[in-house]
Amino acid sequence: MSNLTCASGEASASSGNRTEIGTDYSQQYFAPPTTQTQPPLKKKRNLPGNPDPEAEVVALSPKTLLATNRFICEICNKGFQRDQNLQLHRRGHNLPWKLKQRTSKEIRKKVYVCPEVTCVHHDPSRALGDLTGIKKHFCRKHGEKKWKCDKCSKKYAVQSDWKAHSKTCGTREYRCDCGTLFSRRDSFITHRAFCDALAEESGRSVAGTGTGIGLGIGNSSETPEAAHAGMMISSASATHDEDIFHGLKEEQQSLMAPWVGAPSSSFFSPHENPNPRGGPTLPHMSATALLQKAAEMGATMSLTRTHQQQQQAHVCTNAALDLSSREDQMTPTLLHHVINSFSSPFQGTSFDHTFGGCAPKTTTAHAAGNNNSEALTRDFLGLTSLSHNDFLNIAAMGNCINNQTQNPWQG
DNA sequence: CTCCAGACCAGAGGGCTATC
DNA sequence: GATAGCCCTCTGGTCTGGAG
Repeated sequence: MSNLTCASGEASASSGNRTEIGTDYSQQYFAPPTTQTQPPLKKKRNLPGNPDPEAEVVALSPKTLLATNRFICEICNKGFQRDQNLQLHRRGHNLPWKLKQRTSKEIRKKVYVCPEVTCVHHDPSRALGDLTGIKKHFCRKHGEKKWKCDKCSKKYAVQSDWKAHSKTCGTREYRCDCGTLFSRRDSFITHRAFCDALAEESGRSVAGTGTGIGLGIGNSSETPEAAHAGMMISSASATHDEDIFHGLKEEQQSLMAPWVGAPSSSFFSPHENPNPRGGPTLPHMSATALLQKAAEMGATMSLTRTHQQQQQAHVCTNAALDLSSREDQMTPTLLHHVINSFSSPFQGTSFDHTFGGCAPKTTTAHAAGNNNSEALTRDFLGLTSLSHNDFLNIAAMGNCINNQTQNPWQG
């Protein structure tokens, strides 16, 4: 505290002093505004290490720069952040005290030099303009770098620098062939493992009868990569929520019945389309809303399905099955066709017949009226990440669908 | 006189951004 | 990308005025 100038009796800074000082300081370099109508010019930042020659040069010790309560009471050794606080504290010890006087004319700019003699900012001509700056500088250049990035192991001495770095570290994009973007290389590699496996499964399915659910939300002529693009959206959900949302919207577009506004596709046969090209006569519900409603209805689904069906129903087919069995004839009608569109090779058969009992078991319990409807809906929409098993299950379900045309084992 | 809530004030910490 | 300047908010010690 020996070289501190804070208690030197100079003008006390009033509220907003830093702003005022900054303004005064800038006015040394800029002519005062001539008109009041001019928009305020953006104050040009002072060049680093280019201090005001009139400013008082303050040399703080390294200890002081790293200290928090640097104003210590010599009686009780209590530390204070401000000299004024210390002075007022001294009153309690019946010691002489002196509060700073508020005489604005004594306000004098301070500049701070780095105590490290080898540092360029040790020279008063290269002193830094504010206390925060010199503290950050000293900590960055001469302090211990105790903040380490867990992604790239880069170390920082200033926590804010570390936080700023952490925000951007690993933001480089890795793009999969399916179009999914990843910020982390490890995530990308993991995804590619799924993606490749899925493409292989998809290829087998396509080689069979055609489109499998989840693999071919689009029409069956799509490439394997494009065919499972929608699923890849799910796989990326943990790291790219916005992309997911965007992708989901696209998926919704593809899910949306053509008469709702989606481009024409082979999803719906004219036979099945209850409202072909007739414009949006149905209530305008998003696919999300439709599917959520489907899930809600699934919670109260009828008990007409057999126990076997319930055991074998898949997470993806759960909501869809429920849809087709709804007594509600408004939305479910649309939903029924939407869901049936997934099974375009089976147009003309009910969704129950198409998917009922064909899917492999999953870890998701499918008890009627269970509380998983929301989660199921989210999974169905790809709002939650699908596990590897989910991918394989869906892929296997595609095969199952294909096989079912030859083996309709539902009674 | 004591207690308490609000005000005052400046440092600390962090974020943003211009500059190198 | 690193560094440093600027600005903002939060925090903590103390003062102040009103109520009991």
